[in-house]
Order: sequence, then structure tokens, then C-alpha cells
Amino acid sequence: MSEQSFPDDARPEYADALPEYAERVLDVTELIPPGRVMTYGDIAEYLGEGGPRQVGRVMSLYGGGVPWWRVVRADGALLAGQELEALDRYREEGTPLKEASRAAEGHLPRLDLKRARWDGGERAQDHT
DNA sequence: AGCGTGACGAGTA
DNA sequence: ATACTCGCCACGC
Repeated sequence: MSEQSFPDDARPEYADALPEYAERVLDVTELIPPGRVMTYGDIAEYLGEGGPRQVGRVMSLYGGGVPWWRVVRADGALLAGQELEALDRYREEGTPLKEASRAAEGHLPRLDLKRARWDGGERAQDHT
């Protein structure tokens, strides 16, 4: 096959296809079981490529078609701008939440990562 | 090329 | 628990 040599800054792109990295991130996102979550960093580590910021970027740009609420920040804070949307999902999926202490009323609950975090493998998780 | 910005994360005060 | 720093890396100006 004749190898066409493109200049490094003029590689052909196909509009229908997402960048390969983005596709992998979305792929992993769809593997997260309902009621569980993975952090941006977890996904990056799982892929063995990129970092949390790269994953965050992908979700920001292309996350609309996948269960984006199952990809969360490491501190358990709900996604800014879509807290209520996400909270709704968590409640219907039974995702472990950590209710805000009564002292902080205005605060929405945060995720209980200790219980909700999914390691990417199939494994029994119990307790209550 | 430099610099600010971001759906991040860990460490420190 | 909050605030701030740094490290990280892709992008846009």
C-alpha cells in the first residue's frame, strides 16, 4: 500500500469518529454499574494513559451520551452545574451518598466514595 | 513561545 | 471543613 505521508500538523480527521482516547474513556464510563462511580483519576489510571484532567476534558466534550454522573471527582463533590440532575440519578440508582452534616444545611450531599467507588473489576461488594 | 484555563488530585496549613 | 499550592497536560489566544 502506498504510504501517504502527511505533515504532522495535517493529519486527516474523521468527523464521525471521536479521538481514540475519548472513545476509551467513554467506553469505560459505560462499564460502571449503576449505583457505583469511578473518579476521573481512576479512569485515567485504569486506561494507563492520560490523567484526571484529560478524562475530565473528554467528559466535558463528549460525556453527553454516556452515564456521566457515574464519573465523579475524588473528593465526592457533585458535578458543579448539574448537582440536582446528578443527585436525582444517584437517588434512583441507590448510589451511596454522605448526607451533609446538619451544620451545613445549604450543602448538598456528597458521594460516599468509600462505598460507591468501583474499581473496574467485577467483585462482590456488600455491607450496608 | 508564553500564559491562562479547566467536569482533576494530593498535600499542606 | 476551607483555602491555597503544585503537578499534571491539552487547548486556545
